[in-house]
This record gives sequence, C-alpha cells and structure tokens, in this order.
Amino acid sequence: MRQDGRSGCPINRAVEALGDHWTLLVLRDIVFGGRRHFRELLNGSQEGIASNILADRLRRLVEDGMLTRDDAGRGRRATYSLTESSIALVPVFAALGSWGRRHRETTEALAVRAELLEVGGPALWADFMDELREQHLGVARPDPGRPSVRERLAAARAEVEARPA
Amino acid sequence: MRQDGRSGCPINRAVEALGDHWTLLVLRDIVFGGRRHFRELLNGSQEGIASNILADRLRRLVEDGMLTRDDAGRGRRATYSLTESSIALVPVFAALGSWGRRHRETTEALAVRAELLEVGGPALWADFMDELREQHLGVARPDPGRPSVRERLAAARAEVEARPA
DNA sequence: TCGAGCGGTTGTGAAGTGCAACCACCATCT
DNA sequence: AGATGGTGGTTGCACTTCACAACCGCTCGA
Repeated sequence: MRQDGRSGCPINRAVEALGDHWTLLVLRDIVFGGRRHFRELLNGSQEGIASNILADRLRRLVEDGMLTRDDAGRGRRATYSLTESSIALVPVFAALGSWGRRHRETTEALAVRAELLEVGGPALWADFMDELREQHLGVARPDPGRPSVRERLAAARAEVEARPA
Repeated sequence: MRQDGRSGCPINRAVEALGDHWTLLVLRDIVFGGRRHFRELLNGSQEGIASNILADRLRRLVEDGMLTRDDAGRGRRATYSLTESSIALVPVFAALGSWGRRHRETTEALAVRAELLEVGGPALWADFMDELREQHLGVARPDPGRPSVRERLAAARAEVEARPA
C-alpha cells in the first residue's frame, strides 16, 4: 500500500503533496494573487522564491494534477491554470490563514485577507471557488449576476478598515 | 519585518511552522492518536519516522509553543502536551483531511476519520478541541455530561460502516 | 539589430533526510 | 547484586534536497 514510504492517510497524502516550504505559497499566489505566468510568480512573490525552485514546483504541481500548463511556445508566455484539485484547497487556505493569524506573528496588512475569509465562512469560499472555476476552467458561474468575491472582499475590507479600533 | 527571509502573511507563517514532511504528522498522532511519549510516537507512526527527526521536531515544536514537555527526569517517561496553538489546528487537520480524501489516493480505513470530521463539521471540531483542552491543559469541559468526541466518532464510524455501499 | 521580456537551466555549497548503531538512566525481576 | 528491558534521546555517515547567483536560448517590438 505504501507508495513512497509513507501511508495512505488523507492527512499524510496532503502533506506529501503540499508539505514543503514553497508549494503552498506558489498556489496561494495563483489563487489569491491571480498570477498565471512564471515571471509574475517569480517577481511578485513576497517571499522571494528562486527560479529553479519555482520551476521545479510548477513541474511537480502539473505532474500531480494540481495545475495545467498552456504551452504557448518557447519565448512566449506560458499560462498556468488551476484544476479542480487546487481550487478545492480554498478551505485549506482559509483554515491555515485563520490559524496563522491567531497563533503566529503576522503583518497586519497581509492578515486582512485571512480575516475576510474567516468572516465570510464556507459560503464565501464556495463563491470564490466558483469564480476560480470560471477564470481557470472556463466554467460559467451558477449566478453571474451576484457581485464577484473580489468585489465582496474589497467591500468587506473597506468595512474592516472603517470599523473602530 | 522579515524574520527568516519570508513574509508576515498568515499562510506563510503557518507554512513556516508546519510546512515540512513530518511536523504535521507528529501533531496528528498526538491529536488523534492520543500519543504523549517519545516511543509511542516513534513506534506507533504509520509512516516510520526516524528517531533523530522525531527528536528534532519535538524540540522545535516546544520552542515554537506548540507543545510543552513535562520532563520526568532521565530514564523516565517524559510527557508531551498540546498547547492552545496546536489544539487550534483541529480545523486545519479537518480541511487537509477532507482535501486529501477527495483529491489523493488514500487507504479506505485511514480515510474514515477524515470523513467523520467532515460530516461532524465545526460543531464536532469544537467539542473535540474542548476534549483536548481537558486532556492536555487540565481545563474542564464546558458540558462534561455530553458524550465525548471519541465516543461520538466511534458511533459515527459504526454508522458509516453499516450504511449501504 | 538590438534590447527587453519570456520560461527556464546550470553550478555550487549549505541544509535537511534517512538509516543504523549507540548511549545513560531507570524500574523490575531473579 | 546482576541481568533485562524500557525510557528519551545522540552520533556518524551517505544521500538527497534546497537555495542562491549566474547564465541560456528564444521571441517580440522598436
């Protein structure tokens, strides 16, 4: 049953796929930062990932079915897209962000997003996932009329910043 | 603002604390497996952690405020206890387990726990966290009369195993 | 033809991992 | 008293991975 020396426990499988210093951060920048291209991920990262590490993680994520790569030819902008597996990580990001915000020292400005995801709850996560499906998989949202999560995040952020300290 | 070359983003802070191959697995065995001692963690692990790695992770987790160590003297059983920070990881485990169960290949028997946590939802997580606070922090549960989560997990497990395939 | 931007690759040294052997200490049994 | 097994680790070594900087070929637009 063991495939690479470890077990079939769901938590272990998640750790095998995501448990290193960079994989989750790359996915975070794609999910929340909207980055789709190599240089965007390389230069836009708050944490300063090295190019070889980024290339390796992108390759592994494609291998593992968590990204697809649209090869536009050499010297052209290749586009990375989320898959259903990586879109399904939104609740994981929300849980990790909530925990990090409460139990680690964080930068206030960067912690707002985690707070908004926590306040919005599973309903907001579901809407955000629908929005990601539209952007990355070309699947139309169930209710395109309602405001996008990015808009709702912006509105909620304004509300948070306006509230009394 | 950077402390070790990375950012103050809550997700990054969580990855810094938990993002390696073993830390979350050690905590999982303490949280869900009830293991409190070095040899229990060493021999009871499904994944077969090495003793030097386990010692290093336990030391780091104590440093990071995610475990406390009750030193009973040399040659005697030292006991590791969860802290509020590590008890607060229960929703993270639930999210990771749900994701791993749906999007990775898992062993059926080991996936049952993730399913139960998913079905039980935040209310079950909260009860489980109260139970962990009682066991590890000596804090009395708010409502000791209700059945423990371990009992409820066992009951739900029986229900799952009895349902039609 | 030239420079800027594209997605990477290649070295190199440092750090982490995995395995087995080994250690001092303690409690118990004989 | 001596032997045995359990406690929480430590040490040495080979191997792999990580991280940093420099570099590469390609394409597009001026």
